[in-house]
This record gives sequence, C-alpha cells and structure tokens, in this order.
Amino acid sequence: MSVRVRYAPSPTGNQHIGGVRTALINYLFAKSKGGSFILRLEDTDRRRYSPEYVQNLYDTFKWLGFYWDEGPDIGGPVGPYVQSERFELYRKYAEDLVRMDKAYYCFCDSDRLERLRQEQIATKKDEIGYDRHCRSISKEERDRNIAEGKPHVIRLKIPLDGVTVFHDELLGNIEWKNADISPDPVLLKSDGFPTYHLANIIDDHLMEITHVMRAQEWIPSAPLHRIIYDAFGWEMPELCHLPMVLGQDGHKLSKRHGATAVNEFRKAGYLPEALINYIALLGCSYEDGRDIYSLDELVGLFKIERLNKAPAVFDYQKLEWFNGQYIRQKSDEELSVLIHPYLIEAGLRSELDTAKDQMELAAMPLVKERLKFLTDAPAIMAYLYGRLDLPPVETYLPKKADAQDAAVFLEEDTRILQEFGLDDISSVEDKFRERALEMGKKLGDLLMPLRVAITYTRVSPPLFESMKILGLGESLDRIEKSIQYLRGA
RNA sequence: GUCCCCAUCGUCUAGCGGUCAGGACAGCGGGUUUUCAACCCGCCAACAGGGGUCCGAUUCCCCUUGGGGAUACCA
Repeated sequence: MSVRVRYAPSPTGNQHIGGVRTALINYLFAKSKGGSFILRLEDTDRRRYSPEYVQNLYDTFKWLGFYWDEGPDIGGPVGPYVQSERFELYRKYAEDLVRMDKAYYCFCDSDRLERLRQEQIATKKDEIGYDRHCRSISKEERDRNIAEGKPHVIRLKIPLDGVTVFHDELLGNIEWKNADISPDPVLLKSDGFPTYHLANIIDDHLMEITHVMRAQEWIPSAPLHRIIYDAFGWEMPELCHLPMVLGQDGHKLSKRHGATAVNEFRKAGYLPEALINYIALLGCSYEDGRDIYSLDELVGLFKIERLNKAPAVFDYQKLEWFNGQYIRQKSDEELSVLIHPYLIEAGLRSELDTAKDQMELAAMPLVKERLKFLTDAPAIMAYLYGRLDLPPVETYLPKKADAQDAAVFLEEDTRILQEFGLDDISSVEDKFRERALEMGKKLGDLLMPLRVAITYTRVSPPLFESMKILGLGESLDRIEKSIQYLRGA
C-alpha cells in the first residue's frame, strides 16, 4: 500500500515554525516513499477560527515551495479536505459509538465542570478531569434530557481498568494504564462539531492515511485514539511522534522567543531554502552528515530512524548562518530580483526602472557576501542610489589625521582619479599604492576619506568597484563636496 | 499532584560494546585585506550522577537527578 500522510493544521493562527516542521517531515517521509502528502484543515474550533489564517497557510507553503498532493484548494479523491464541510459525518460516527456502548451522552454544563476542576485543584487529588458523572445516569434520565432539548456532548468511555498499548515507529511500544488516560474525553461538542480526537480518527481512516506523524505533545492522547480505532474496528495508522521544538529557555517555542511565524521570517529577509534546510536539521540527521541540503536531497535521504527522540532548541544564529549561505549561493540575477521588493519599500527605486536594474546587477558581487538578510540590502546599497547627508568629520579621519589632512588626501585622490580614470580598477589601485608610498603614508590614509566621501560610511562594499558603478564624474563630485566640507571644518 | 517521553560540547548533531568521542553554529585566536564582510587555518568545549551486565561501556539494564510534554466542549 502506498504511503499517505497528512498535515492537519487548525486555522487558528499563522503558520509557525513548529507546524511547518511537522509538515516538512511528513512531506519528506511521503516523498521518500513515493507516497502522497495531504493537507486537511481542522477547523472545528469555531471560536478561534479565522479565514485569514487559511490564506496565511496557503501563502506560507507557496513561499516555502513544497506543497500537498491533495488538499482543500486543489481537491483530491477523498475530499472534502475541510472538516467543517464534513460536519454531518462526525455526529453519525459518534452516535454509532453511543449505540455500541463505547460512548455516552453527557449533559454536564460548563459551570459544573468548572466547579469540579476547582475542587480537584483545591484538594490536590491525583485524579484530575471529568468525574464521569453522566456515564452512569439512567436511560430514562438520558432520554428525558434529550427530549427536553438539553445541550449535551458525547464522551468516549475509557475502560476503567486494563491497559492500552500502541506502537510508535520511533519510540517503540508504549503501554498506558487505562486509569491514566484522560477520563472520558469529549468526542462531539455541544455545537455539534467534533473534537480533534474524533475528527482526526474518522478522517484519517476515511482518507486512508497510513502514517500519522505529529509532535510529541500528542503522545498522551494516542492511547485514547487507539481505543477509538478499536471501537470502530478500524486499523490504526502507524504513529510517529516527532521531537518538539523549544525556545532558548527550553520551553515550547512560542511568540515570546522572537519570530516564530513563517511570514515573520519572510518579512525579515530569510530565504525559504534556508528555513527548510535549518528546520530539516532540527531533531533529525542525514546519513552523509553535510550541512547544506536542497529539498530534493532531503527527500532522497530522509529516514524515520534518523529522527531524534529528544526535543531540539531553535537556534536563530545557526539559521542566520544558513541564510547567508543561501544568499551567497544565489546568482547575481536571482539575488537582484530577490532584494527588489525591499529596495522599493525603502524608496530607493520604483517598480520599473531598467537603469536601476542594470546598476543593481552590477552591484550584486559587491554586496552578496555582506548580506545576512535580504532586508540588509537597502542600508548597504543606499549610497549607490544618490547622495546622502555627509557624516560627522571624525568619520573621515584616518589615524593621526585631522580634517585638513583628510582634505589633502582627498585632493590627492582626485588627481589620481582624474589622471587614470576607473576603467582599469586594479591598475588604478596600484597608482594609489605608489602615491601613498611616495607621500610616506599608508594606503588606508588615502582611502578612508575617499571611502567616506563615496559611500558616506567607514564600513562599505568595495571602494573602487563602487566608484566604477557610480561613474567617474559622480565620484569626483562626491569627493569635491567632501573636500569643501572638510575645509570648512 | 499524577501520567508519559527524553538525556553526547553553550546550541544542532555523528556515534548503534573496543573511537585521540567526529562535524556544524556560536565564541576565541590567526591569516588574507583599502573598511566591513566573505573565505582559509587553529583553539576552546560534551558522554548528568550512581549502581549493575560484560574481558571491556558514551553505547545494554535499573535507580536517582534534570529537562520537556500531557492532564480543555484548543488542536
């Protein structure tokens, strides 16, 4: 039978690192087995649901560049792939369970449940959770309540004793005392929507899911799922619980750890390749032990056995390193297209401007290895787009030089440039070297003021290449402006 | 509280009885150099503790400790 896995997010928030990693691992596993990766929307929490999150889900995965084979937006043979569109299904199956005496109606209201909880907390009892009050009400009472139209939920009957065993592909067999399973969890809510526990099982079964790969936080509900599968007489998919992703403080990764939503990373100038590469290495390794992997390479190398069991801490620094690696891997053409939006946003250029396109392409070799994020581009490149405010005089000064010295250096620079131009950068550089020697100065003495005059900062992309891009005339003008500025100081 | 999962450098990890415990990020030092990067070289740095099993344990078993997760009409 061919492998079918699913990613089943709940559209109650933006796609975040943890979810996307679960999706990626599912995808890698499916593709490594020649199977299918399916998206199912678990929109049964009507309070927290919002359609914008569905859009965010689609946007995120389009940007990341790996996508499902079946899903709400592209259809497939076992749809619908949205649980709210499968609404009737769940009640029918829940009623079946009641008929089989595997589940029961519960009429307890939230007030009673809340009181119960408070009591349990106050008395520090070992057993915490529902007290199974409605499990034992008489048939008459039940029917009367139904006839009165009293709101109700349907709860699963967890066996009072005995054990439930399930198998995990990574963790092996896990045995659970039934007494330790959450007592009689709700399967069908009073609004008629199923809970995760019911819905995921019915849908996984109907959608012929073969492997369920989800985060380890789900382990405690696995025995309960086993009980439901058994009740229906269905075969349970293979389970594989993935190690969790933690923040630097060792707790489940969340907003307070910094960026966690994928669109935040996107906005911050990360490349999808870097994110995928980094995430694939969190809690997993690949036989040849490299660092850089393309998505296709990951597919070819993925193995469940190489999944780690222990949780992994998300390291922003290492992700940054990956981002730099992938930026440098881009061709000049690719990179200039990628930074385009950020330059427009910074007001450095408009959408269509072929002159700027050419200039940027020429500038790519100068900035490529200086970018850690795409968002760094505007600040690094601003001087190429026009004149900026002149920096404080001190910025110009080489060691042991004052403003007048700097002006002298710049005048000397002007002479050399006027004489030799910028056509052959390396020979012009030699001229500067020779001149510095003659003057008994360091090359840096001649070049630091020049760098500041041209780029307005002491830290910049390569100087001569920059001047060449700006053109000799513009470069000389900028130098002249700075000479006047320094003379006036 | 109770239950469950887990445990190698600061972090991500390799290791599947005999290794100088390897790599990557970060950090530190050096090289290159007109700045900053990038790049290259080097250094620092780990088997949580205690019992077993075994000729021999980082590796297998148990306990302790530590960390995480779950205990919802959220997923």
